[in-house]
Amino acid sequence: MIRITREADYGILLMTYLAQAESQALSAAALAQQRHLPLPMVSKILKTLARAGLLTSQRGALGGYSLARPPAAISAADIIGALEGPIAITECSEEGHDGCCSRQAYCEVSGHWPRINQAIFNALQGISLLEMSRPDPLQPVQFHPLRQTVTANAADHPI
Amino acid sequence: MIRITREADYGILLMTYLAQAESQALSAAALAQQRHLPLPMVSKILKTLARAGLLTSQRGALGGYSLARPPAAISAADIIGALEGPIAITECSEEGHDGCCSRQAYCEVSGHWPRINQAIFNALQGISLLEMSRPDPLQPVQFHPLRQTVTANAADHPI
DNA sequence: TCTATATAGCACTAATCTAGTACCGATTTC
DNA sequence: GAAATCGGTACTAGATTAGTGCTATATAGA
Ligand code: FES
Ligand code: FES
Repeated sequence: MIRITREADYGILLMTYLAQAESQALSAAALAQQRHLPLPMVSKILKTLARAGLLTSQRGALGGYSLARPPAAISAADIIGALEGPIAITECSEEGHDGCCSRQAYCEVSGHWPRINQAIFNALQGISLLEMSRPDPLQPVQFHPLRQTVTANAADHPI
Repeated sequence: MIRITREADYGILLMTYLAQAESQALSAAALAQQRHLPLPMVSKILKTLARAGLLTSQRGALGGYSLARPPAAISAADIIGALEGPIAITECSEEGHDGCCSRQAYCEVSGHWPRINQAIFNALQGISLLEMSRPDPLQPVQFHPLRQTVTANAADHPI
């Protein structure tokens, strides 16, 4: 169902909390307690985010993590990308397989995968941590169709 | 890395092929051979797509599958949704858990997940099978940044 | 200096999910 | 009636994810 891993899920929960405490450094233990998440996971995730440059860490007593950039300058794509690697929706569009996939000779879609990835990346890039950390969104769970193809029926896809 | 399953991947490859043969019915075996994919998988995928109403099937000798709607009226979201269920990026935003997830009481992101899902859904909805089945896209593998947050660096995300 | 606190990094296990296969029944053409 | 082809379900092996554990390193304060 096009899902992100739980690590990335937790990552966003943690980042939103840090966005609210803006400059104050919070320890992994404190964050785990606030968000009611398992401490080892929280610890692992924060380490990864720090290595990716999204958080700055302070070791030792009274240490902890804080955002490396203002919340408006961090996007959902940044966080997910840091925790799951580059956003590539199919094996085909990943880099590193010598640049191309084994089915390429028989495939006419190949040029379109990057477009699809790009579309998703743009969608995630357009959502900032600042927006996500606002206590309540203006637009709740309501459905809001924008661009649809001809006969597609929104009710079939209860997001 | 936000990936779709291989089933959905194959599904798109098969649908694009069917889009090119438009009205002509093709058997699972023929499609598997053309796309060089394992027949049992192809068979399974086509069954699912038919049940979802995206394909019409004809049984018996000379039978096969053909598109139920014109390619312009089928989107990437339709295909992926049919093969992987509704597009829900996290456990939290799925329906059916009595409507809400266990972390809700301690979570301030909750209202934003639907927006994120919606963004991705719109991105996929905006790509039609007609576009995907064109032999070669106008815009190849080139990078094309649209909406970016402040300091995000496109080069960090080699889609 | 010593100790408590906290991150850094790596290795490991169990549970879950995916990919792929197999089988049997139903339907249509010849 | 025989051959082709779809319909549905159940099953297995492999890959991935979720979560844990341990040790080293750095900092603050007594
Ligand atoms: S699926 Fe890889 S080239 Fe088309
Ligand atoms: S993660 Fe489920 S309510 Fe926030």
